[in-house]
Amino acid sequence: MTESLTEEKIKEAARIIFMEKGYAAAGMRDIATKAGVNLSLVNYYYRSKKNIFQIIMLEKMHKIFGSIIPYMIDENTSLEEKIKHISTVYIDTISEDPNLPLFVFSELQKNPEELGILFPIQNMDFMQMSIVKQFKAACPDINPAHFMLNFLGMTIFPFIAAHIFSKMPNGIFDNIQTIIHERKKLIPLWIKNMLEANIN
Amino acid sequence: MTESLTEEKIKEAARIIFMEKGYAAAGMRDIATKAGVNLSLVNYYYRSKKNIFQIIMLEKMHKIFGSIIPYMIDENTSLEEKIKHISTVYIDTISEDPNLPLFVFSELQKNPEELGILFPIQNMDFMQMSIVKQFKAACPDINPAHFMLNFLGMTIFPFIAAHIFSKMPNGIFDNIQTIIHERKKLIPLWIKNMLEANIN
DNA sequence: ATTTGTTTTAAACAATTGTTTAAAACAAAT
DNA sequence: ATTTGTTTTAAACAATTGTTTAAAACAAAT
Repeated sequence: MTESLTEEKIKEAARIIFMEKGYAAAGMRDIATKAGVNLSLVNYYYRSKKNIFQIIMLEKMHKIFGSIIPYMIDENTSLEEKIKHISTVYIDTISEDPNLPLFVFSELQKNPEELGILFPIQNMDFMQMSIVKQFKAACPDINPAHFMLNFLGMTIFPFIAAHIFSKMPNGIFDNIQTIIHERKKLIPLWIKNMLEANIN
Repeated sequence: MTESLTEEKIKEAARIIFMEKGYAAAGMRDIATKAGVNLSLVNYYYRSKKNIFQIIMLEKMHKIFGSIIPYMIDENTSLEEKIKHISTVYIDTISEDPNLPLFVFSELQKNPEELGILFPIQNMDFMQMSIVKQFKAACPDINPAHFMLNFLGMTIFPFIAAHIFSKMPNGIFDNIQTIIHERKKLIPLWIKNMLEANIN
């Protein structure tokens, strides 16, 4: 049972509008217009604004969380392999949807109860993940939270700040997409140095 | 000419409501109610929603950008001193207003033209800042953008992710405020290791 | 005590919001 | 050709939005 053309056109328009304006500023008429479709059809196929938003939001949360967790819990790769693999895959993934992190963090902060239930953040037990256990073995004296914050921060923060930084003049941040892609190779090196520094 | 009590009560309510809900979801009635004041007074003192928002937004942009720039352009401190000082001061500043980064980045992304003019991001010439020149001297082969992204990412990202991470079970991120404060000492160490690694 | 300018209030405003309704158009099956 | 179920449309809906109005309350000055 495949989705009708109209249904998918509406969903795609909703993706664009919600990502651009956020939940509150997005209008049902915006979505209908972008989809090239009568206003009523948005409610016909998706019942309510809340409902279609939750569908998009769940999709986006899967994209931002679901795409790294499999690698983080993999028991058959070394810590170094994980770091190399995740930073590469993650930067490539988010590059296709660069506003994803800011969108998800922002909406989740504005409505934690309702959206938190949609995606089981509560069940993401970092402590039991292979990557954290491996880090604890390598650096027993450092709280693994710091490692995760540094690793994710170095990977994700550039996307969050890109819009603003690229507006600066005379530019360090010209071609910020190129800069971000360079980081696929650099982040593993930096993390490695950090791990070694923590041992000493 | 001091602001009347009512005027300041409205402004403080607007700060809270806008930070909590963002521009689009915040209502004039929300602000009036939180201020304990008649609805019309919000327009009486601040003309329009757009106007009072821009006043708050300008204030917040000053807080997030203005509070570090003086240290970054200071010609009389070493790179190491700058890093130590900025990470400490910045983490302390943002800890008092932990949603500040997510709010500013998010609103700025939704309305770059109008809000970008308010605060002269266009005039923030990273390339001419003392901290960047010092980094270039220390690590000529690395694009200083990476240094800035790492430094700011390690400092700011934990605030952006705190809300979500603290919801996770069985906790790496329990007491995330404590973890963030530990970083005031750790970030300078990590950055130092990175700089040394880049030289080799 | 009256005048003056300022602040506060209650009510109404026009416009916009998400949603529903009922009819029309359409396609598929008999 | 007619019936059936589905999709699309135009119009209207009740509620909510930011804003304005005009009167009332207030405070300060003469």
